[in-house]
Amino acid sequence: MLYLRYLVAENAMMVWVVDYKDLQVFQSVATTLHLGRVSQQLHMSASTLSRRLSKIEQEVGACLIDRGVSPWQLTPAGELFRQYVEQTLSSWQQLRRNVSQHISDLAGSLTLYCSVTASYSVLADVLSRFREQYPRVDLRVHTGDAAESIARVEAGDADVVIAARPESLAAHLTFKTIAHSPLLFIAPKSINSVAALHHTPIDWSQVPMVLSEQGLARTRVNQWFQGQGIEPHVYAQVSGNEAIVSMVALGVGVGVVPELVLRNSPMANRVRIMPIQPELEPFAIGLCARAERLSDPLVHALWKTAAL
Amino acid sequence: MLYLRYLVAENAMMVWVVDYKDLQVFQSVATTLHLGRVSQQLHMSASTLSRRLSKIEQEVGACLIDRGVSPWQLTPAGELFRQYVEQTLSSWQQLRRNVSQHISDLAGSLTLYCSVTASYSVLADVLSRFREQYPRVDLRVHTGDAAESIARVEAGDADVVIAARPESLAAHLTFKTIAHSPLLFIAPKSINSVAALHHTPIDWSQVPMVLSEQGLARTRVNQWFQGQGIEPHVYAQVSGNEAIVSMVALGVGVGVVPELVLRNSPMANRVRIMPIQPELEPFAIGLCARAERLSDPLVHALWKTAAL
DNA sequence: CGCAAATATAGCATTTTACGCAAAGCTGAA
DNA sequence: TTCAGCTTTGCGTAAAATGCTATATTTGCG
Repeated sequence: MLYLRYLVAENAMMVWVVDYKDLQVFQSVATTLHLGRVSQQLHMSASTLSRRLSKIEQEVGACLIDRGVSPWQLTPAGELFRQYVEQTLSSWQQLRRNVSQHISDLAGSLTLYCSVTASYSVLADVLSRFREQYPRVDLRVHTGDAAESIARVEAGDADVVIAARPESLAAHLTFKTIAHSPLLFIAPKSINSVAALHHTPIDWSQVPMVLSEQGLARTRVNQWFQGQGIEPHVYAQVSGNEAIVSMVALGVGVGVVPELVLRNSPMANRVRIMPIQPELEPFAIGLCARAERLSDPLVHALWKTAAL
Repeated sequence: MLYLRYLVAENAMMVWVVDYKDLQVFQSVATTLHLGRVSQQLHMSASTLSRRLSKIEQEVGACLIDRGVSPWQLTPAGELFRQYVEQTLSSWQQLRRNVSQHISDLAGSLTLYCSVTASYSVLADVLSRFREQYPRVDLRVHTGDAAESIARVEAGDADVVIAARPESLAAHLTFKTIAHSPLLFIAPKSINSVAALHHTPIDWSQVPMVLSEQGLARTRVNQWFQGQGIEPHVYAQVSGNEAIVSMVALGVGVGVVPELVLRNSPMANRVRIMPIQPELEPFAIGLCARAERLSDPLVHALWKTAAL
């Protein structure tokens, strides 16, 4: 006769990898008691389902389903687990309800100002996420010239603006970057329209440039030309990045615009991006507000939401 | 002014991938409120931990931790979630206790009979697993000749036997395969000791064979020789596979034994395995019991345990 | 104001895990 | 005993998680 002396640690194989999906799976199985049907119902192959059940049983530490009979039957442990799953899942949903309830308690109104440039790419993201979590906050969004944005926050016309980060930021303002957009040189699609581009290397003094009248983009371009030791031939100075794309498309000359402006421009397919080295320093797009406004729960909430 | 019309489905991004590990992680973080310390404590890199927290927040649908202060602080939603986690984890452990309680309630005694051959490989597996789940069951294991095993179940001397599956199984017996072991031809290490093996192809009529007196192994060997149209030269008939290995090791002739007997034989390094084609049909090792005994909860439990 | 420490994120290589398909194994019924 | 349907397993591939490193932020503290 053989005497046993196997000692098995209680939680030896526990890895705590059961997730809520597993619980849902088990719930379906416990209801349907038929692997094939459940696998169809849950759009997963029978093998996946089978393995998932095994994993669960291993984690729970007991055989949960008596597969020896048809239809399947829950073992006593399985029945216990079924009840547990029911309770746990409902408790999880309950939590989510509570949380979203809690969250959506925030109410009030928030005024945003957004440069047209910025509105193209970032606005939708920021707003949809915020809207999801705080449906009861009344959002008012104004769009306008980028140059105005900082003034708007300072004046208090807007709680938050979405704009490119200015070269220098006043001390009482806070900025949160949420995206970057490179500054691109663009030329007409038909290179013939700007004869000077035919030379290699390009003789920039002969290239008619279409640039922003002022603002960050212009600053960056000036810095770039200066760094190259070049005196550009500025053909036209425009207010508003959108117009630059149009003018370039018409063959007037070469322009510089943020990538996201170009991406959203109806003229985008009528210009081409020039591979320029070194690249211009990209724009940082983000949120800007007066520092003291961050204590406002709504502003704070928006700030956090955008962070994700 | 821009009016919003974003409709965000309530559970849009839910993928239900939060597992218990995540809950543990959050619990640690909620207690320690310090990423670095927790990452050490839990043996994971800071980046992993950070990502994991983000995932959790996304699943819960709210920002749970205010990272803007030091030390961190739970948001209201975070506090809610912390309580939830506490409750859920304890409930999970409770379930496991209940289940193992439930499981280990099974008590009584079970008598196993096990052929020496089978005991080498399978017994430990089967028993340790069973022992883990049903610690209160008193297991009595007898070992003995394989040929006797079927008789033992039929007589009721053993509730279950572990043995090779016989060629034909009486109707009132059930068998559950849990392992396979190939049947191997073995020859002495020094080939010189059996001169007939020097020819190619082997002239089997000249090779002295050491075979089981009877039993499954013998049947298989007979079938094999018959299939080859060969009349073997049976030099010795032995009872018990173990003895065959010894005799072959001594240079008496060529034998046939299950792989697992060979693996566990102290003589294993004094014989060599012959690459024989076609291979003999392997043994099926498993559990055997009288069909009606399966209704006994203990037997049933053993049956299920062995299945995993 | 800026510096130092802590935290977050991106990119990458590597390991782990999950999945589906096909093949093998098992169960129940003819 | 054999057959058909249901399950499980083997295996190659796809997806996800993780650690590391580098970099950008952010907080706390002079």
